[in-house]
Amino acid sequence: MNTIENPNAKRITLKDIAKRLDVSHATVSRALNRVEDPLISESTRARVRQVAVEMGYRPNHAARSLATGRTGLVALWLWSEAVPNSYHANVSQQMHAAAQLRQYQLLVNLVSRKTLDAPFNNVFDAWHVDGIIAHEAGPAIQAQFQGTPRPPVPVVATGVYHLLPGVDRVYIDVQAAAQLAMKHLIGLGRRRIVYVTDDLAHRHSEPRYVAYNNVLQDSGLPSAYLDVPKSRPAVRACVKAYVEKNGPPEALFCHNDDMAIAAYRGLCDLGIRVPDDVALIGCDGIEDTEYLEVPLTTIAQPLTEMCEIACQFLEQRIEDPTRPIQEATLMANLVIRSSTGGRSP
Amino acid sequence: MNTIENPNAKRITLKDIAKRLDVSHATVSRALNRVEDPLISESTRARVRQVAVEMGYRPNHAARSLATGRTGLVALWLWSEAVPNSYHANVSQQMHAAAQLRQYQLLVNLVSRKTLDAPFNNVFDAWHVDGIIAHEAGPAIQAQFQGTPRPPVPVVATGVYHLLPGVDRVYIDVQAAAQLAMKHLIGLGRRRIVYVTDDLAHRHSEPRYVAYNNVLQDSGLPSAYLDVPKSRPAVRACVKAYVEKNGPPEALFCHNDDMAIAAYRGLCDLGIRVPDDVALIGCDGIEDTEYLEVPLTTIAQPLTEMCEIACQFLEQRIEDPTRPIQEATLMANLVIRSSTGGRSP
DNA sequence: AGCAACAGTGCACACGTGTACGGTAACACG
DNA sequence: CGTGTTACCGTACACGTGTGCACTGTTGCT
Repeated sequence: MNTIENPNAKRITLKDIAKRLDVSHATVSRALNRVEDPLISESTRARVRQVAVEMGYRPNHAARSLATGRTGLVALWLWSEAVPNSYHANVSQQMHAAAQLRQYQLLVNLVSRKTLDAPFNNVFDAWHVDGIIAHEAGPAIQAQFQGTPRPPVPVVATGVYHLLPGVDRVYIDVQAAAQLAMKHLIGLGRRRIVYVTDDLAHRHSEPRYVAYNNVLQDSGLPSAYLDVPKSRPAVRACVKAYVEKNGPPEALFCHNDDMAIAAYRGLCDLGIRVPDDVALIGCDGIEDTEYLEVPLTTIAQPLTEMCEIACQFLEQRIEDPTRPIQEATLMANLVIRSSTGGRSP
Repeated sequence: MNTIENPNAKRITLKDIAKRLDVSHATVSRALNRVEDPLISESTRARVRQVAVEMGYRPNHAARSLATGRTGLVALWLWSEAVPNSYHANVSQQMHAAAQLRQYQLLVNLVSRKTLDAPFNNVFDAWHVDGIIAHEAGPAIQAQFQGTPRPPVPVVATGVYHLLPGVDRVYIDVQAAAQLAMKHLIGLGRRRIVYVTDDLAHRHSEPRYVAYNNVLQDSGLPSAYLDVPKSRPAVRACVKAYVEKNGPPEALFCHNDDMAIAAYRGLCDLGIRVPDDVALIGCDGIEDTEYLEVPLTTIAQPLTEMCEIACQFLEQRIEDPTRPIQEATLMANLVIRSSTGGRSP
């Protein structure tokens, strides 16, 4: 069990170790950091190491940053509007773990759609992060480094959006799974399928949306959209209003699980049964979907791998900013559960 | 719209501004930082400010930390086991916001129950945080600074546990609300009420647990406990097993909402109706409870206030480490919903 | 013995910022 | 004109670490 050190007892520095061993602080620094370089004899290296442990030496990150020009900090860009969604809590947690493995400390940087610039000042500039992982940032982050051909600080884009040139990206291919999902619905005899999303105007090139449209078009079926606000109560209300006005569709294809859960409530409020009357499908693969009254069919995303690879890409680019751009594609999985079960007669 | 600065174009420092204005960097530093001190004439202060903006100056945190001895970093202690629970995602988000308001950057430090020391090394020591906010840490964090009368680095304890001497704390009083909840259940005619929790052995002094016991004892009713693992599937299975063995109780009092949701599924699996057969109550007040098929009665915690006050306490202690210990108590609210509705005949 | 080669180490500076202290004008007053 | 006062500002050092270069001592070779 280690204890928090007492700051009244002045923190141990390289100099303290040096004085104790009657060597220079340079020697101590080399002994501790340059693990492989044969600049230091093995015997003194061992002595330094031992004393460092004895005295409880902890390197001072601020000083090290100043000397090396690296902070060891990585910022995670997230839309603050998306935080209540537990999908993003997962991303944050997994990313923390992956970063920690590589000795990076993650700074979560919540970006509001309304005040795009303020948080940017706070974290990216003020803390001089070594790199940025931008999750689902879309074109918004690109606008931040307009003018320069490449982003000045290493950026890795993650998630479904990947329209960013000049940036490493870890892409989750939802389109294939979404296509399967649509065929699955149609195979069950559903024809009036409504696409439910917020931000409808910005979805044109979004893979889920594209898959939805393509499959319907190929099958000669009509498309219909329901644009909803971000909060669950609002989604619930919107779905109710829609159904009351237009009658129940045969299926709802929801942009994410959070919406699907809210939509489910809206349907229940009207006494509509899932999947008997309306089939329901979400996207993300959050845990709650499994614990819904009617377990939810969803498109599960491989978040752990995404975070792992994103950190790897970032580390490599920090090491060598001139290396060629990398892109990884991870496939999402269609998970079929009861919410798209067969229709009862 | 501000852009990420280009690091190839060397970052602007105080010296650059000084050279441009033909003054010393000390003057620039004073002009920018000491807002009130009359050491600098208003005219030069204005000139410095303007040029700083023009050149896009951003202070270097590493250098500042080195000079001032403060990092501006605050660590948030969280049990990593608790992260999947969306209650903790809320805590994390709210705390971020509250910290940002006070110019602190939050480092989330996930502590595993199994490897208590490893993360401690990583964040608290390595990053020289100015303070720590320990949420639901319990005695675990106390063990970290054993020997010293006070923790060497400012610590604020938050949440329900508050048995930490020598530490500022923001206490959420769940006991009163839990007592109300129990009386509510008994008032509805429920007698066999089972307490569901993980970590049963460690709950003796826990307010929810105490309230449960006290009220039952006062009413001359029997108590019964169900000790469950942490994951939702496990809770679901445990509840099923319990009911199959002992028959359904009249109510389940769950240690948190996450368990309540899982317990609800377990009951459904057996065809048991809530609230008709079994009443169900949780604790935390997470959003999902409202969106359960049967909206869940719960004990809602005032998280936003808690985070706000915690950051305030921390800031004050950082300013003056010798000030007297502060404690704030926030009341939790019993939110009655359908899951404890009346019993149908 | 003389010299080269080399391993191991210390010296000195740099990173960017904050601040105690000393210095320099300008100005007022005797 | 000399002295004291005030208002500003610059000089110099400190924070803790990393690293190029110079330096020392030892070894090996002729």
